[in-house]
Amino acid sequence: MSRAIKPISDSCEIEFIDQRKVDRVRRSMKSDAASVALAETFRVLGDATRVKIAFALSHEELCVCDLANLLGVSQSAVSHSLRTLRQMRLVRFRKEGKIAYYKLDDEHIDNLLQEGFRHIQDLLP
Amino acid sequence: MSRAIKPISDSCEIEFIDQRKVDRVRRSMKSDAASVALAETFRVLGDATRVKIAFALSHEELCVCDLANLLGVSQSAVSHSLRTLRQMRLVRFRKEGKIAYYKLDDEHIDNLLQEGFRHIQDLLP
DNA sequence: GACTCATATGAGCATGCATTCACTTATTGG
DNA sequence: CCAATAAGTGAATGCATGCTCATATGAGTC
Repeated sequence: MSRAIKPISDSCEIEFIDQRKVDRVRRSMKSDAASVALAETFRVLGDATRVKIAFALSHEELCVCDLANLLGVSQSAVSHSLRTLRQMRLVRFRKEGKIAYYKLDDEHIDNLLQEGFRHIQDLLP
Repeated sequence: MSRAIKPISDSCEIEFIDQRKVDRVRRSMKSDAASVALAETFRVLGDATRVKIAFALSHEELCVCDLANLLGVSQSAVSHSLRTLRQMRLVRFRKEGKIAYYKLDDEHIDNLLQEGFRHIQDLLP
């Protein structure tokens, strides 16, 4: 047995398949921070409840209570979700008395949702 | 002590704040299945490694080994990530001998990344 | 066939996360 | 002031998930 040693470097073996291509792509990559931030933005939208909230808010400014009723989830769950969306700057809100009205923060989010649904529709014909 | 009972209905109390508005939004909501599918798509992109992979593939068709070297992660991690991306139909691949060349599945994904980065750039000036 | 290389995969682990529950805060009407 | 109501929050919990390690598969080479 004792199947050879397999020195194992970091990732693959030692060499790139196509070093030039890799270098070219590397130069056009975004910064690590930007990629991490983008991933976080997507992660925040990577939950059905939050996508629904975002999509609803792309149509109308809504308060927490109405969102909860619209989506059929608890007010607390909506509030937690809104906080997550808020922290990543996907939504904004204003307060009118006790009521907090939320809406999308900028049009990029709306575009993301639209483009996303377009992709989905290509998959589910 | 014994702070009243608080009967607690489902979400908020009993009433909507603005029933008409809620109904209007409800009619323009996407199906539950579509929202769930969209959330899964976003979730798949909600990881820095996978965003980087997707972004790299939006520039060039690349093999697993080159991706691993480009991103500085293990081949196994890349392969696992690619499977996730593949399962959600975000990437496609062709095999040439032992080498698997991956690229984005459709242009919607590219648009999502671009629009996403545009949003990020508005946040980090 | 035996070996190497590129990739895929499964188990295991450690972390992360969405929801619920119980509670607090803030605002308004009586 | 006080009771009611809209929203926010922290802890607990149960489930998902990203990576590593080890191994498997499959193609090309000798």
